Amino acid sequence: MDGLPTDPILLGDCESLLASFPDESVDLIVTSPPYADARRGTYGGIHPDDYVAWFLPKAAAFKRVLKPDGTFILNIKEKVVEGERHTYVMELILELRRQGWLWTEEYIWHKRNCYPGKWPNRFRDAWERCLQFNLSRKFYMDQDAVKVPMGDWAKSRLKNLSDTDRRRDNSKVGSGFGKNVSRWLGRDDAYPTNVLHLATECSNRAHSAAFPVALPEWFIKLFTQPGATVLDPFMGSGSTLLAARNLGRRGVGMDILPEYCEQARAALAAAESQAAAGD
Amino acid sequence: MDGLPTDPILLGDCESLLASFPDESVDLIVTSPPYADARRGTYGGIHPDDYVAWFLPKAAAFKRVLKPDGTFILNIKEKVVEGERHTYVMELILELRRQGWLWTEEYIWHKRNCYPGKWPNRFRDAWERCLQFNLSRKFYMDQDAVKVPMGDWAKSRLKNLSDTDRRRDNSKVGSGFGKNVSRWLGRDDAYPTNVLHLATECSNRAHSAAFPVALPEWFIKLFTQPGATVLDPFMGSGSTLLAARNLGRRGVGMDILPEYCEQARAALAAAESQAAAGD
DNA sequence: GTTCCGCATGAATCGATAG
DNA sequence: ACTATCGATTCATGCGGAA
Repeated sequence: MDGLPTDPILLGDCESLLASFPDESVDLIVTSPPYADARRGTYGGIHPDDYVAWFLPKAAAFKRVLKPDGTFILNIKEKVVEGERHTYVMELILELRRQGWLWTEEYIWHKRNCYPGKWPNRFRDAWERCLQFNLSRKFYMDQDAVKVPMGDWAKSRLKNLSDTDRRRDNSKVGSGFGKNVSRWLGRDDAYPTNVLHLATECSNRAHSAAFPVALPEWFIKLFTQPGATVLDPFMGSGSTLLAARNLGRRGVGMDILPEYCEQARAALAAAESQAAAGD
Repeated sequence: MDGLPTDPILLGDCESLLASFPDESVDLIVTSPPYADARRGTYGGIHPDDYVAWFLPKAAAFKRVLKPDGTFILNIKEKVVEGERHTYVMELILELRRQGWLWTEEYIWHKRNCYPGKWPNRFRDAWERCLQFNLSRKFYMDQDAVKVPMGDWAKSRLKNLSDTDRRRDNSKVGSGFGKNVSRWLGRDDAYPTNVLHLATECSNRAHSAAFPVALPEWFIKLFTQPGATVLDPFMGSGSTLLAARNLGRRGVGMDILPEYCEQARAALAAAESQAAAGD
Protein backbone atom coordinates (compact mmCIF):
# COMPACT_ATOMS: atom_id res chain seq x y z
CA MET A 1 0.00 0.00 0.00
CA ASP A 2 2.21 2.77 1.26
CA GLY A 3 5.38 0.83 0.77
CA LEU A 4 6.00 0.37 4.47
CA PRO A 5 6.44 -3.11 5.88
CA THR A 6 3.45 -4.81 7.44
CA ASP A 7 5.32 -6.12 10.42
CA PRO A 8 6.15 -3.27 12.82
CA ILE A 9 9.19 -5.08 14.16
CA LEU A 10 12.10 -5.61 11.86
CA LEU A 11 15.24 -7.57 12.59
CA GLY A 12 18.40 -6.16 11.11
CA ASP A 13 20.53 -3.12 10.59
CA CYS A 14 18.44 0.00 10.15
CA GLU A 15 20.56 1.33 7.32
CA SER A 16 19.90 -1.78 5.24
CA LEU A 17 16.30 -2.13 6.28
CA LEU A 18 15.48 1.48 5.45
CA ALA A 19 16.80 1.05 1.92
CA SER A 20 13.49 -0.52 0.99
CA PHE A 21 11.45 2.29 2.53
CA PRO A 22 9.97 4.94 0.25
CA ASP A 23 11.22 8.52 0.44
CA GLU A 24 9.44 10.81 2.88
CA SER A 25 7.38 8.08 4.49
CA VAL A 26 8.05 8.69 8.17
CA ASP A 27 6.63 11.48 10.33
CA LEU A 28 8.88 11.16 13.33
CA ILE A 29 12.04 9.34 14.30
CA VAL A 30 12.61 8.88 18.01
CA THR A 31 15.53 6.82 19.05
CA SER A 32 18.12 6.15 21.66
CA PRO A 33 20.97 4.59 19.75
CA PRO A 34 23.47 2.30 21.37
CA TYR A 35 25.77 4.61 23.23
CA ALA A 36 29.39 4.48 22.33
CA ASP A 37 31.04 1.51 23.91
CA ALA A 38 27.98 0.91 26.00
CA ARG A 39 26.47 -2.28 24.73
CA ARG A 40 29.79 -3.92 24.17
CA GLY A 41 29.52 -7.36 22.75
CA THR A 42 26.04 -6.73 21.54
CA TYR A 43 26.36 -3.97 19.05
CA GLY A 44 30.01 -4.68 18.80
CA GLY A 45 30.94 -1.85 21.09
CA ILE A 46 31.42 1.11 18.83
CA HIS A 47 34.41 3.01 20.02
CA PRO A 48 33.72 6.67 20.85
CA ASP A 49 36.26 7.78 18.31
CA ASP A 50 34.43 5.87 15.59
CA TYR A 51 30.95 6.82 16.66
CA VAL A 52 30.36 9.69 14.25
CA ALA A 53 31.57 7.74 11.25
CA TRP A 54 29.36 4.85 12.29
CA PHE A 55 26.32 7.02 12.74
CA LEU A 56 26.43 9.29 9.72
CA PRO A 57 25.37 6.86 6.97
CA LYS A 58 22.43 5.80 9.11
CA ALA A 59 21.46 9.42 9.57
CA ALA A 60 21.55 9.82 5.81
CA ALA A 61 19.03 7.01 5.54
CA PHE A 62 16.86 8.69 8.18
CA LYS A 63 17.01 11.88 6.19
CA ARG A 64 15.71 10.22 3.07
CA VAL A 65 12.73 8.50 4.67
CA LEU A 66 11.71 11.42 6.88
CA LYS A 67 8.95 13.69 5.63
CA PRO A 68 9.95 17.32 5.00
CA ASP A 69 7.97 18.54 7.98
CA GLY A 70 9.01 15.61 10.14
CA THR A 71 11.28 15.56 13.17
CA PHE A 72 14.22 13.46 14.31
CA ILE A 73 14.74 13.13 18.05
CA LEU A 74 18.05 11.70 19.13
CA ASN A 75 18.41 10.72 22.77
CA ILE A 76 22.09 10.47 23.54
CA LYS A 77 24.72 11.19 26.15
CA GLU A 78 28.44 11.20 25.86
CA LYS A 79 30.51 8.76 27.84
CA VAL A 80 33.29 9.62 30.19
CA VAL A 81 36.56 8.47 28.70
CA GLU A 82 39.72 8.83 30.75
CA GLY A 83 38.13 11.32 33.09
CA GLU A 84 36.73 13.51 30.33
CA ARG A 85 33.43 13.80 28.58
CA HIS A 86 34.05 12.54 25.10
CA THR A 87 33.24 14.94 22.30
CA TYR A 88 31.55 12.59 19.87
CA VAL A 89 28.13 14.07 20.48
CA MET A 90 29.40 17.59 19.76
CA GLU A 91 31.06 16.34 16.61
CA LEU A 92 27.95 14.45 15.62
CA ILE A 93 25.84 17.58 15.89
CA LEU A 94 28.27 19.48 13.68
CA GLU A 95 28.38 16.66 11.15
CA LEU A 96 24.63 16.21 11.04
CA ARG A 97 24.26 19.89 10.25
CA ARG A 98 26.78 19.43 7.48
CA GLN A 99 24.63 16.57 6.25
CA GLY A 100 21.72 18.97 5.89
CA TRP A 101 19.91 18.61 9.19
CA LEU A 102 18.80 21.66 11.12
CA TRP A 103 19.69 21.44 14.81
CA THR A 104 16.50 22.96 16.05
CA GLU A 105 16.66 22.39 19.76
CA GLU A 106 18.23 20.48 22.59
CA TYR A 107 15.87 19.19 25.24
CA ILE A 108 17.21 18.05 28.55
CA TRP A 109 15.84 14.85 29.93
CA HIS A 110 16.29 15.17 33.65
CA LYS A 111 16.29 11.65 35.06
CA ARG A 112 14.81 11.68 38.49
CA ASN A 113 16.25 8.37 39.54
CA CYS A 114 19.53 8.13 37.82
CA TYR A 115 22.01 5.37 38.16
CA PRO A 116 23.44 5.26 41.66
CA GLY A 117 27.10 5.43 42.37
CA LYS A 118 29.88 7.62 43.64
CA TRP A 119 33.08 8.71 42.06
CA PRO A 120 35.90 10.83 43.41
CA ASN A 121 35.73 13.46 40.71
CA ARG A 122 32.16 13.60 39.49
CA PHE A 123 28.59 13.31 40.64
CA ARG A 124 25.89 11.03 39.35
CA ASP A 125 24.83 11.78 35.84
CA ALA A 126 21.18 12.77 36.00
CA TRP A 127 20.50 14.09 32.53
CA GLU A 128 20.64 13.19 28.87
CA ARG A 129 20.34 15.15 25.70
CA CYS A 130 17.33 14.87 23.44
CA LEU A 131 18.52 16.54 20.29
CA GLN A 132 15.90 17.73 17.86
CA PHE A 133 16.79 17.80 14.18
CA ASN A 134 14.60 18.89 11.31
CA LEU A 135 14.80 19.18 7.57
CA SER A 136 12.79 22.38 7.38
CA ARG A 137 12.10 25.32 9.66
CA LYS A 138 8.42 24.65 9.24
CA PHE A 139 7.92 21.34 10.90
CA TYR A 140 4.78 20.00 12.48
CA MET A 141 4.43 20.79 16.16
CA ASP A 142 1.33 20.59 18.34
CA GLN A 143 2.27 22.39 21.51
CA ASP A 144 -1.18 22.09 23.02
CA ALA A 145 -0.85 18.32 23.01
CA VAL A 146 1.80 18.40 25.72
CA LYS A 147 0.55 21.22 27.89
CA VAL A 148 1.31 20.63 31.51
CA PRO A 149 -1.96 20.28 33.33
CA MET A 150 -2.36 22.18 36.54
CA GLY A 151 -4.64 19.51 37.85
CA ASP A 152 -3.25 19.08 41.30
CA TRP A 153 -2.51 22.70 41.69
CA ALA A 154 -5.96 23.86 40.61
CA LYS A 155 -7.64 21.29 42.78
CA SER A 156 -5.77 22.17 45.91
CA ARG A 157 -6.39 25.80 45.28
CA LEU A 158 -10.04 25.28 44.68
CA LYS A 159 -10.50 23.69 48.06
CA ASN A 160 -9.45 26.81 49.84
CA LEU A 161 -9.79 29.73 47.56
CA SER A 162 -12.18 29.01 44.79
CA ASP A 163 -13.63 32.48 44.73
CA THR A 164 -10.35 34.32 44.77
CA ASP A 165 -9.04 32.15 42.02
CA ARG A 166 -11.95 32.97 39.83
CA ARG A 167 -11.69 36.63 40.62
CA ARG A 168 -8.02 36.64 39.90
CA ASP A 169 -8.56 35.09 36.50
CA ASN A 170 -11.19 37.61 35.71
CA SER A 171 -9.04 40.51 36.67
CA LYS A 172 -6.24 39.15 34.62
CA VAL A 173 -8.45 39.07 31.61
CA GLY A 174 -9.85 42.48 32.28
CA SER A 175 -6.51 44.13 32.78
CA GLY A 176 -5.23 42.76 29.55
CA PHE A 177 -2.88 44.73 27.41
CA GLY A 178 -4.87 43.64 24.42
CA LYS A 179 -4.39 40.04 25.34
CA ASN A 180 -6.26 37.32 23.60
CA VAL A 181 -9.03 36.76 26.08
CA SER A 182 -9.91 33.31 24.92
CA ARG A 183 -6.40 32.19 25.74
CA TRP A 184 -6.89 33.03 29.36
CA LEU A 185 -10.40 31.85 29.90
CA GLY A 186 -10.42 28.53 31.68
CA ARG A 187 -6.69 28.46 31.65
CA ASP A 188 -5.70 25.41 33.63
CA ASP A 189 -2.46 24.49 32.01
CA ALA A 190 0.81 25.95 30.94
CA TYR A 191 3.22 25.17 28.17
CA PRO A 192 6.19 23.10 29.19
CA THR A 193 9.81 24.11 28.82
CA ASN A 194 12.66 22.31 27.14
CA VAL A 195 13.54 20.49 30.35
CA LEU A 196 11.71 17.21 30.83
CA HIS A 197 11.70 15.35 34.05
CA LEU A 198 10.54 11.81 34.02
CA ALA A 199 11.57 8.78 35.96
CA THR A 200 13.58 6.12 34.25
CA GLU A 201 11.80 2.86 33.90
CA CYS A 202 12.65 0.27 36.42
CA SER A 203 10.60 -2.55 34.94
CA ASN A 204 12.66 -3.33 31.88
CA ARG A 205 15.96 -4.28 33.29
CA ALA A 206 16.95 -6.35 30.31
CA HIS A 207 17.49 -3.29 28.15
CA SER A 208 20.62 -1.42 29.01
CA ALA A 209 19.62 1.94 27.58
CA ALA A 210 16.13 1.91 28.92
CA PHE A 211 14.22 5.00 28.29
CA PRO A 212 10.80 5.30 29.84
CA VAL A 213 7.75 5.09 27.61
CA ALA A 214 6.80 8.57 28.75
CA LEU A 215 9.75 10.05 26.90
CA PRO A 216 8.85 8.91 23.37
CA GLU A 217 5.22 9.52 24.23
CA TRP A 218 5.92 13.16 24.89
CA PHE A 219 7.70 13.65 21.60
CA ILE A 220 5.13 11.64 19.67
CA LYS A 221 2.30 13.75 21.01
CA LEU A 222 4.25 16.89 20.29
CA PHE A 223 5.44 16.14 16.77
CA THR A 224 2.82 13.89 15.20
CA GLN A 225 -0.87 13.51 14.64
CA PRO A 226 -2.78 10.28 15.29
CA GLY A 227 -2.15 7.77 12.55
CA ALA A 228 1.33 9.07 11.86
CA THR A 229 4.27 6.78 11.31
CA VAL A 230 6.90 6.74 14.03
CA LEU A 231 10.23 5.07 13.48
CA ASP A 232 12.75 3.84 16.03
CA PRO A 233 15.76 2.50 14.16
CA PHE A 234 17.44 1.33 17.38
CA MET A 235 14.41 -0.11 19.04
CA GLY A 236 15.90 -1.93 21.97
CA SER A 237 13.15 -3.28 24.14
CA GLY A 238 10.56 -1.29 22.28
CA SER A 239 9.58 1.73 24.35
CA THR A 240 8.96 3.84 21.28
CA LEU A 241 6.74 1.20 19.72
CA LEU A 242 4.77 0.92 22.90
CA ALA A 243 4.38 4.69 23.08
CA ALA A 244 3.21 4.84 19.48
CA ARG A 245 0.68 2.11 20.11
CA ASN A 246 -0.64 3.84 23.21
CA LEU A 247 -1.19 7.01 21.25
CA GLY A 248 -2.75 5.56 18.13
CA ARG A 249 0.29 6.05 15.95
CA ARG A 250 1.91 3.51 13.72
CA GLY A 251 5.21 2.43 15.14
CA VAL A 252 8.06 0.82 13.24
CA GLY A 253 10.99 -0.54 15.16
CA MET A 254 14.28 -2.06 14.13
CA ASP A 255 17.04 -3.83 15.96
CA ILE A 256 19.91 -6.04 14.96
CA LEU A 257 19.46 -8.24 18.00
CA PRO A 258 16.86 -11.00 17.78
CA GLU A 259 16.33 -10.98 21.53
CA TYR A 260 15.35 -7.32 21.48
CA CYS A 261 12.92 -7.97 18.64
CA GLU A 262 11.38 -10.81 20.61
CA GLN A 263 11.20 -8.70 23.71
CA ALA A 264 9.56 -5.82 21.89
CA ARG A 265 7.11 -8.14 20.23
CA ALA A 266 6.18 -9.62 23.58
CA ALA A 267 5.77 -6.20 25.16
CA LEU A 268 3.55 -5.07 22.32
CA ALA A 269 1.45 -8.20 22.52
CA ALA A 270 1.09 -7.79 26.26
CA ALA A 271 -0.11 -4.23 25.79
CA GLU A 272 -2.61 -5.35 23.19
CA SER A 273 -4.07 -8.11 25.31
CA GLN A 274 -4.15 -5.85 28.33
CA ALA A 275 -6.05 -3.27 26.34
CA ALA A 276 -8.43 -5.93 25.12
CA ALA A 277 -9.02 -7.15 28.66
CA GLY A 278 -9.55 -3.62 29.83
CA ASP A 279 -12.35 -3.04 27.33
CA MET B 1 53.07 39.41 48.31
CA ASP B 2 51.56 36.82 46.08
CA GLY B 3 51.57 39.05 43.03
CA LEU B 4 47.82 39.38 42.95
CA PRO B 5 46.24 42.83 42.94
CA THR B 6 45.04 44.26 46.21
CA ASP B 7 41.79 45.57 44.83
CA PRO B 8 39.39 42.71 44.16
CA ILE B 9 37.59 44.64 41.44
CA LEU B 10 39.47 45.45 38.28
CA LEU B 11 38.26 47.57 35.41
CA GLY B 12 39.34 46.43 31.99
CA ASP B 13 39.63 43.54 29.60
CA CYS B 14 40.43 40.33 31.41
CA GLU B 15 42.99 39.24 28.85
CA SER B 16 45.04 42.39 29.43
CA LEU B 17 44.51 42.44 33.17
CA LEU B 18 45.53 38.84 33.59
CA ALA B 19 48.84 39.49 31.87
CA SER B 20 50.18 40.89 35.13
CA PHE B 21 49.02 37.90 37.16
CA PRO B 22 51.55 35.26 38.15
CA ASP B 23 51.29 31.77 36.69
CA GLU B 24 49.17 29.30 38.62
CA SER B 25 47.79 31.82 41.06
CA VAL B 26 44.07 31.11 40.85
CA ASP B 27 42.21 28.16 42.33
CA LEU B 28 38.90 28.49 40.54
CA ILE B 29 37.48 30.46 37.67
CA VAL B 30 33.71 30.79 37.65
CA THR B 31 32.24 32.98 35.02
CA SER B 32 29.31 33.70 32.85
CA PRO B 33 30.71 35.53 29.86
CA PRO B 34 28.62 37.86 27.77
CA TYR B 35 26.54 35.57 25.64
CA ALA B 36 26.89 35.99 21.93
CA ASP B 37 25.00 39.02 20.73
CA ALA B 38 23.48 39.42 24.15
CA ARG B 39 24.79 42.62 25.64
CA ARG B 40 24.72 44.42 22.36
CA GLY B 41 26.08 47.91 22.49
CA THR B 42 27.79 47.30 25.77
CA TYR B 43 30.26 44.57 25.07
CA GLY B 44 29.99 45.39 21.43
CA GLY B 45 27.69 42.50 20.71
CA ILE B 46 29.96 39.65 19.74
CA HIS B 47 28.45 37.89 16.78
CA PRO B 48 27.88 34.17 17.29
CA ASP B 49 30.09 33.37 14.33
CA ASP B 50 32.97 35.27 15.91
CA TYR B 51 32.44 34.04 19.42
CA VAL B 52 35.00 31.26 19.50
CA ALA B 53 37.74 33.44 18.04
CA TRP B 54 36.89 36.12 20.55
CA PHE B 55 36.96 33.74 23.48
CA LEU B 56 40.03 31.60 22.83
CA PRO B 57 42.80 34.09 23.67
CA LYS B 58 41.06 34.87 26.93
CA ALA B 59 40.85 31.18 27.71
CA ALA B 60 44.58 30.93 27.10
CA ALA B 61 45.10 33.58 29.74
CA PHE B 62 42.85 31.66 32.12
CA LYS B 63 44.90 28.58 31.50
CA ARG B 64 48.11 30.27 32.48
CA VAL B 65 46.89 31.71 35.76
CA LEU B 66 44.92 28.66 36.88
CA LYS B 67 46.61 26.29 39.28
CA PRO B 68 47.23 22.77 37.97
CA ASP B 69 44.57 21.30 40.22
CA GLY B 70 42.18 24.20 39.69
CA THR B 71 38.86 24.26 37.86
CA PHE B 72 37.27 26.49 35.24
CA ILE B 73 33.48 26.71 35.24
CA LEU B 74 31.91 28.29 32.19
CA ASN B 75 28.22 29.16 32.33
CA ILE B 76 26.96 29.61 28.81
CA LYS B 77 24.06 28.90 26.48
CA GLU B 78 23.79 29.07 22.73
CA LYS B 79 21.39 31.44 21.05
CA VAL B 80 18.79 30.56 18.50
CA VAL B 81 19.78 31.93 15.12
CA GLU B 82 17.36 31.55 12.23
CA GLY B 83 15.38 28.85 13.93
CA GLU B 84 18.41 26.78 14.86
CA ARG B 85 20.58 26.47 17.90
CA HIS B 86 23.89 28.00 17.00
CA THR B 87 26.91 25.75 17.30
CA TYR B 88 29.41 28.14 18.82
CA VAL B 89 29.32 26.45 22.18
CA MET B 90 30.03 23.05 20.64
CA GLU B 91 32.88 24.54 18.67
CA LEU B 92 34.17 26.30 21.75
CA ILE B 93 34.32 23.04 23.67
CA LEU B 94 36.27 21.40 20.87
CA GLU B 95 38.66 24.33 20.61
CA LEU B 96 39.23 24.55 24.33
CA ARG B 97 40.22 20.91 24.36
CA ARG B 98 42.62 21.64 21.53
CA GLN B 99 44.00 24.42 23.71
CA GLY B 100 44.82 21.86 26.36
CA TRP B 101 41.77 21.94 28.60
CA LEU B 102 40.11 18.76 29.76
CA TRP B 103 36.33 18.88 29.37
CA THR B 104 35.59 17.12 32.60
CA GLU B 105 31.86 17.54 33.00
CA GLU B 106 28.80 19.43 31.93
CA TYR B 107 26.41 20.48 34.66
CA ILE B 108 22.93 21.54 33.76
CA TRP B 109 21.51 24.59 35.43
CA HIS B 110 17.76 24.13 35.33
CA LYS B 111 16.18 27.56 35.63
CA ARG B 112 12.86 27.38 37.34
CA ASN B 113 11.79 30.79 36.23
CA CYS B 114 12.89 31.00 32.67
CA TYR B 115 11.97 33.76 30.31
CA PRO B 116 8.36 33.61 29.20
CA GLY B 117 7.12 33.56 25.67
CA LYS B 118 5.50 31.37 23.10
CA TRP B 119 6.66 30.52 19.63
CA PRO B 120 5.35 28.25 16.97
CA ASN B 121 8.35 25.96 16.93
CA ARG B 122 9.94 25.89 20.35
CA PHE B 123 9.27 26.02 24.05
CA ARG B 124 10.74 28.28 26.64
CA ASP B 125 14.41 27.72 27.28
CA ALA B 126 14.77 26.61 30.87
CA TRP B 127 18.38 25.48 31.12
CA GLU B 128 21.93 26.58 30.66
CA ARG B 129 25.22 24.78 30.49
CA CYS B 130 27.84 24.93 33.24
CA LEU B 131 30.87 23.46 31.57
CA GLN B 132 33.66 22.20 33.76
CA PHE B 133 37.20 22.33 32.41
CA ASN B 134 40.37 21.24 34.12
CA LEU B 135 44.06 21.13 33.41
CA SER B 136 44.65 17.84 35.14
CA ARG B 137 42.61 14.76 35.93
CA LYS B 138 43.49 15.21 39.56
CA PHE B 139 41.72 18.41 40.44
CA TYR B 140 40.57 19.48 43.86
CA MET B 141 36.98 18.51 44.62
CA ASP B 142 35.27 18.38 47.99
CA GLN B 143 32.01 16.57 47.39
CA ASP B 144 31.07 16.60 51.03
CA ALA B 145 31.03 20.38 51.01
CA VAL B 146 27.90 20.39 48.89
CA LYS B 147 26.42 17.24 50.28
CA VAL B 148 24.50 18.73 53.15
CA PRO B 149 21.01 18.88 51.75
CA MET B 150 19.39 21.09 54.35
CA GLY B 151 21.44 24.20 53.83
CA ASP B 152 20.34 27.66 54.73
CA TRP B 153 18.92 28.17 51.34
CA ALA B 154 16.90 24.97 51.41
CA LYS B 155 15.62 25.74 54.87
CA SER B 156 14.27 29.10 53.94
CA ARG B 157 12.84 27.66 50.83
CA LEU B 158 10.91 25.03 52.74
CA LYS B 159 8.74 27.61 54.42
CA ASN B 160 7.06 28.76 51.31
CA LEU B 161 7.09 26.12 48.67
CA SER B 162 5.74 27.77 45.60
CA ASP B 163 2.84 26.40 43.68
CA THR B 164 5.17 25.35 40.95
CA ASP B 165 7.27 23.40 43.33
CA ARG B 166 4.31 21.41 44.40
CA ARG B 167 2.66 21.19 41.07
CA ARG B 168 5.25 20.45 38.50
CA ASP B 169 8.41 19.85 40.37
CA ASN B 170 7.09 17.35 42.81
CA SER B 171 9.10 14.70 41.09
CA LYS B 172 11.69 13.56 43.50
CA VAL B 173 14.79 14.67 41.73
CA GLY B 174 17.99 14.52 43.64
CA SER B 175 19.80 17.70 42.85
CA GLY B 176 22.11 19.72 44.97
CA PHE B 177 19.83 22.63 45.02
CA GLY B 178 16.74 22.18 47.03
CA LYS B 179 14.28 21.69 44.23
CA ASN B 180 12.89 18.69 45.99
CA VAL B 181 13.26 20.04 49.37
CA SER B 182 10.50 17.89 50.73
CA ARG B 183 12.46 14.76 50.03
CA TRP B 184 15.34 15.86 52.14
CA LEU B 185 13.35 15.94 55.29
CA GLY B 186 14.77 13.21 57.43
CA ARG B 187 17.68 12.58 55.13
CA ASP B 188 21.08 13.47 56.39
CA ASP B 189 23.40 12.83 53.55
CA ALA B 190 22.77 12.88 49.87
CA TYR B 191 25.20 13.74 47.17
CA PRO B 192 23.83 15.96 44.47
CA THR B 193 23.76 15.12 40.80
CA ASN B 194 25.01 17.10 37.86
CA VAL B 195 21.67 18.83 37.47
CA LEU B 196 21.40 22.05 39.45
CA HIS B 197 18.05 23.51 40.08
CA LEU B 198 17.49 27.07 41.09
CA ALA B 199 15.79 30.21 39.99
CA THR B 200 17.36 33.26 38.50
CA GLU B 201 17.31 36.26 40.72
CA CYS B 202 14.58 38.46 39.51
CA SER B 203 14.67 41.04 42.20
CA ASN B 204 14.01 44.57 41.13
CA ARG B 205 17.57 45.37 41.96
CA ALA B 206 19.38 47.16 39.25
CA HIS B 207 20.70 44.84 36.63
CA SER B 208 20.42 41.69 34.68
CA ALA B 209 21.91 39.61 37.42
CA ALA B 210 23.91 37.21 35.32
CA PHE B 211 23.43 34.30 37.61
CA PRO B 212 22.16 33.90 41.13
CA VAL B 213 24.71 33.93 43.90
CA ALA B 214 23.81 30.36 44.78
CA LEU B 215 25.29 29.11 41.54
CA PRO B 216 28.88 30.33 42.03
CA GLU B 217 28.54 29.51 45.71
CA TRP B 218 27.92 25.89 44.90
CA PHE B 219 30.93 25.61 42.65
CA ILE B 220 33.14 27.53 45.05
CA LYS B 221 32.26 25.19 47.88
CA LEU B 222 32.79 22.21 45.65
CA PHE B 223 36.09 23.15 44.05
CA THR B 224 37.96 25.30 46.58
CA GLN B 225 38.99 25.47 50.19
CA PRO B 226 38.51 28.52 52.38
CA GLY B 227 41.07 31.18 51.56
CA ALA B 228 41.34 30.14 47.94
CA THR B 229 41.42 32.65 45.11
CA VAL B 230 38.35 32.72 42.89
CA LEU B 231 38.40 34.63 39.62
CA ASP B 232 35.50 35.91 37.56
CA PRO B 233 36.90 37.52 34.42
CA PHE B 234 33.44 38.67 33.29
CA MET B 235 32.17 39.86 36.59
CA GLY B 236 29.00 41.64 35.59
CA SER B 237 27.17 42.75 38.68
CA GLY B 238 29.43 40.67 40.87
CA SER B 239 27.60 37.51 41.91
CA THR B 240 30.79 35.48 41.99
CA LEU B 241 32.57 38.03 44.16
CA LEU B 242 29.68 38.06 46.54
CA ALA B 243 29.66 34.29 46.69
CA ALA B 244 33.40 34.20 47.36
CA ARG B 245 33.04 36.75 50.13
CA ASN B 246 30.18 34.81 51.72
CA LEU B 247 32.30 31.68 51.80
CA GLY B 248 35.54 33.16 53.03
CA ARG B 249 37.34 32.93 49.70
CA ARG B 250 39.26 35.66 48.00
CA GLY B 251 37.36 36.90 44.98
CA VAL B 252 38.83 38.74 42.04
CA GLY B 253 36.47 40.21 39.48
CA MET B 254 37.00 41.97 36.18
CA ASP B 255 34.75 43.83 33.82
CA ILE B 256 35.27 46.25 30.99
CA LEU B 257 32.28 48.33 32.02
CA PRO B 258 32.80 50.90 34.78
CA GLU B 259 29.16 50.73 35.79
CA TYR B 260 29.43 47.03 36.49
CA CYS B 261 32.56 47.59 38.54
CA GLU B 262 30.80 50.25 40.57
CA GLN B 263 27.83 48.05 41.03
CA ALA B 264 29.91 45.10 42.17
CA ARG B 265 31.82 47.32 44.56
CA ALA B 266 28.59 48.62 46.01
CA ALA B 267 27.15 45.12 46.38
CA LEU B 268 30.29 43.95 48.12
CA ALA B 269 30.28 46.93 50.43
CA ALA B 270 26.65 46.36 51.25
CA ALA B 271 27.35 42.75 52.12
CA GLU B 272 30.23 43.82 54.35
CA SER B 273 28.25 46.39 56.24
CA GLN B 274 25.34 44.03 56.58
CA ALA B 275 27.62 41.37 58.00
CA ALA B 276 29.10 43.91 60.39
CA ALA B 277 25.65 44.95 61.55
CA GLY B 278 24.61 41.36 61.94
CA ASP B 279 27.47 40.56 64.28
C1' DG C 1 1.37 40.53 62.23
C1' DT C 2 -0.03 37.33 58.72
C1' DT C 3 -1.75 36.19 54.38
C1' DC C 4 -2.94 37.37 49.90
C1' DC C 5 -3.11 39.71 45.64
C1' DG C 6 -1.35 42.87 41.99
C1' DC C 7 2.39 44.07 39.44
C1' DA C 8 6.83 44.70 37.28
C1' DT C 9 10.31 42.26 35.13
C1' DG C 10 13.60 39.10 33.23
C1' DA C 11 20.97 36.38 29.43
C1' DA C 12 14.08 34.84 24.92
C1' DT C 13 12.28 34.35 20.25
C1' DC C 14 9.48 35.20 16.21
C1' DG C 15 7.45 37.83 12.64
C1' DA C 16 6.39 42.12 10.83
C1' DT C 17 7.86 46.60 9.73
C1' DA C 18 11.22 50.00 8.63
C1' DG C 19 15.64 51.83 6.63
C1' DA D 1 17.51 41.41 -0.53
C1' DC D 2 19.36 42.14 3.90
C1' DT D 3 19.85 43.96 8.48
C1' DA D 4 18.02 46.53 12.51
C1' DT D 5 14.42 47.53 15.49
C1' DC D 6 9.89 46.78 17.72
C1' DG D 7 5.74 44.62 19.41
C1' DA D 8 3.57 40.52 21.04
C1' DT D 9 3.69 36.48 23.52
C1' DT D 10 4.25 34.29 28.28
C1' DC D 11 5.10 32.77 33.37
C1' DA D 12 7.83 32.26 37.84
C1' DT D 13 9.22 35.31 41.43
C1' DG D 14 9.47 38.54 45.09
C1' DC D 15 8.08 42.75 46.81
C1' DG D 16 4.82 46.16 48.45
C1' DG D 17 0.38 47.39 49.64
C1' DA D 18 -4.03 45.86 51.26
C1' DA D 19 -7.37 43.09 53.82
